[in-house]
Amino acid sequence: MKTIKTGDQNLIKKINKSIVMKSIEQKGPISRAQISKDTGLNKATVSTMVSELLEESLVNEIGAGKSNGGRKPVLLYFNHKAVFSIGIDLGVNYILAILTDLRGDIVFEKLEKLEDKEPSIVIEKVIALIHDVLSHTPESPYGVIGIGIGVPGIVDTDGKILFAPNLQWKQIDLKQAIEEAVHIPVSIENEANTGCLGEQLYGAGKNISNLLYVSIGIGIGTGIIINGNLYTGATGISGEMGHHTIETNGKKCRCGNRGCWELYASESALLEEAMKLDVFKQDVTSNLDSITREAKNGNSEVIQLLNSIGEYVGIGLTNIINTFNPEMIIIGNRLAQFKTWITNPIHRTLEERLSPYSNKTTIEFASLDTYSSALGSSSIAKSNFFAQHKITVK
Amino acid sequence: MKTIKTGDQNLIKKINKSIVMKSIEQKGPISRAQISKDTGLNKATVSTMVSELLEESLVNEIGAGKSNGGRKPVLLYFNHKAVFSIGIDLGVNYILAILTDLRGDIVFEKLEKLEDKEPSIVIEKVIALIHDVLSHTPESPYGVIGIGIGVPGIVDTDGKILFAPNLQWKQIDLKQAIEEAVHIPVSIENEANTGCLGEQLYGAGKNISNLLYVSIGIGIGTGIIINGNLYTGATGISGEMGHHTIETNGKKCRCGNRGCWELYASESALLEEAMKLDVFKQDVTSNLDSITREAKNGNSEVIQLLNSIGEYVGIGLTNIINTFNPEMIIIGNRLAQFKTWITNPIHRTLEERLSPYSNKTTIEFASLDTYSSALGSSSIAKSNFFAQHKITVK
DNA sequence: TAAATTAGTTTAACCATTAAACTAAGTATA
DNA sequence: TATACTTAGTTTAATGGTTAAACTAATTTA
Repeated sequence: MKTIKTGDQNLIKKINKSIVMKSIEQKGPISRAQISKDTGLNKATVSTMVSELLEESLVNEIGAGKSNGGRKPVLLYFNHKAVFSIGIDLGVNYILAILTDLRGDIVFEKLEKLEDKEPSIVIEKVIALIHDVLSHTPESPYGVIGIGIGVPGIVDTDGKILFAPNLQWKQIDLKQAIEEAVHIPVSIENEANTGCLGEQLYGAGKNISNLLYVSIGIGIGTGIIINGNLYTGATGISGEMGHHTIETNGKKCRCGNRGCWELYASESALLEEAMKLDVFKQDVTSNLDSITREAKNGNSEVIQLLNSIGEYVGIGLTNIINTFNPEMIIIGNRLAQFKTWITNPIHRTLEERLSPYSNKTTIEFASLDTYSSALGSSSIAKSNFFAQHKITVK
Repeated sequence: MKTIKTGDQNLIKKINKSIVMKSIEQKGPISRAQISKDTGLNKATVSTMVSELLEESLVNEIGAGKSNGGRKPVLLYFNHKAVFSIGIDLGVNYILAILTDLRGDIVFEKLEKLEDKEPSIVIEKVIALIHDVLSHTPESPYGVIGIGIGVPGIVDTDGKILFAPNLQWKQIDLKQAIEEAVHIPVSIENEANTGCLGEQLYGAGKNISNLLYVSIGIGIGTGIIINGNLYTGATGISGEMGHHTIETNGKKCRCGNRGCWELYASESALLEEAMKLDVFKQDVTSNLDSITREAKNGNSEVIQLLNSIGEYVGIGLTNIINTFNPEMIIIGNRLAQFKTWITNPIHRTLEERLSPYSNKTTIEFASLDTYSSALGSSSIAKSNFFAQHKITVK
């Protein structure tokens, strides 16, 4: 029989210290007195926690505030530059590496093209990028405490990449390979999950605790946040909603299923249909940029196509809303750039298809541009650092 | 600013007391020494908790066990008859009320037909049933501590029934009506959610913490258990997966959507298609029993129909697995009685449609017969009782 | 019969939170 | 300017939870 997680004084302290820290992080500059009022913790408790946080360099005293009719408060603020982490967005034809502080501010970034997708070559590139980022890290109390990597594929709970179709990778233990090379803890997650975390922490989904992030690129992946936590399923591979059947006898999909949503509503679907249009017929290099250009020029065929894609997106979102009843859905990745043309068809479809009892979900587009996944990845590294009691309580 | 839930000694005690209680409930008869070894809690702590539980009549000493080479252990066991709760399954044409003890054993039950669905009449019937059950409750330390009701409709987080299509109810505050009449706490939940809880606690899903329950009756509803807890969405109305679009331009559904799963895979779909068959053409009263009869007789048309329904069930389950990657899916409610004929088509469909990386989900059928929902309902009442610190810690 | 072993309780120490008392440093006012 | 009042933050003593160690109790083993 295994030992169960029981309660002890350490647990109390961890909980309360974390509350104090979050208070300063979110509402700083703030005084000890105010924290006590806000949280219900006793002034003495707050003082104890704050002095520990000061010692750990996670919090600084920034000087005196304005008096409210008595002694001036000492204002505390969170030291965002105490800890750094690296976030990597491993795309199908690029690698983006960023260095972030605790606020999610990007301190350094580097983007590389990816041509050869051979695992060993990609891994070398990632390691080189990491070394580059490390050499650009400012002096700080803790330095770089972890690396998070978002990948376009199915990742199990141990961080192994089971299958990344667009990289043609199978069974790659990226985590181990990189940890061996750089000796910093590495976490691997699916790109939709990292994007979801990024948007929830720093983007359109701030402070939303029941949230779905729909990453529409070559395929469609989804990140699920339930009660504030990322849900990854029993074996880490939930959120494959791109493979929802929306046409029972529809096109055959690479995944084995038929009529998958992503066959009708993704970047691939858009490109495939675009190739059939007169405007693009000659243009073999037809890509998203030329579609945007034509849409901006008012090409009605193209606008009609985007309208149709938007409707298909709406059908899938209807399924998601009926399933999760979330507060918000965020649409991210490359299809989000067509926001102007797909917003209306999406809303129209939802209006048509949703039951009147389930229409409270807000639909947003990702607000972090191309950084959603990298930011979310770096946040995972931070969470792991703080979870592993490395700071709280000796 | 609201006060946050902070940590204090009370919290520790609550956690540890609950661990001790669960230990006795699940592994009793068990000694204090064994609990200490199993949980990692100190012997002294266990002794303290046990003496409180004894005082509260939740635990009894059952006598001495066999010596293991020293003093004989005193065996403790959980007093399942300390607390009773009522579970009610409010169906479309019946009401089932049960009285259960803490183990989920049914001590008394009563089933009534429901003809007039007028809310006030139904509420009267429910209240009468409750009084009947109350009069059959054995003497016990705590008596009946709550009533849970599972209803075939959309219920918000306050327990108000927003819409129950098959009862033709809208905006009915069942909770308030019944609490006023009987002065016992009442909880209302959707029937799929209560069925889900019932199966997870006492049925096919025992100890499974990532679980979907698919209730297939007139429509299809789903209960979602994530990390051991029921997930009900931002406003309490998640799990409407019966309204997943599986045919983009399919039949129009009452919910406003098109091609909803439940139009192809529910009891209604089965009955509708059955009516077209020669065997049933004359038989206006054609119902599930006659379909079972014909299937047992080997009527190939009927078996073919059930096969087709099974395939459609499989399509929806594929969607669910791709979404949630659950450990288990349990199929319940009336369609489950066709297990013999739909099991193979379901598995065949999953085999065909699931990606090789996502096929670890076990498919089970409900094992509590017609009691899933009533048992789950009564369990909600118990959970609320224990959660409301009514017992743990003064 | 004595030693060893296991079960359960008691004791004393530890430590996190907290109310209350206290120090510190300001404002308001007469 | 002196005094009263307010607010901020620390110190102190009390409370109450867990725990290691010592203890009592009861049984097996040699």
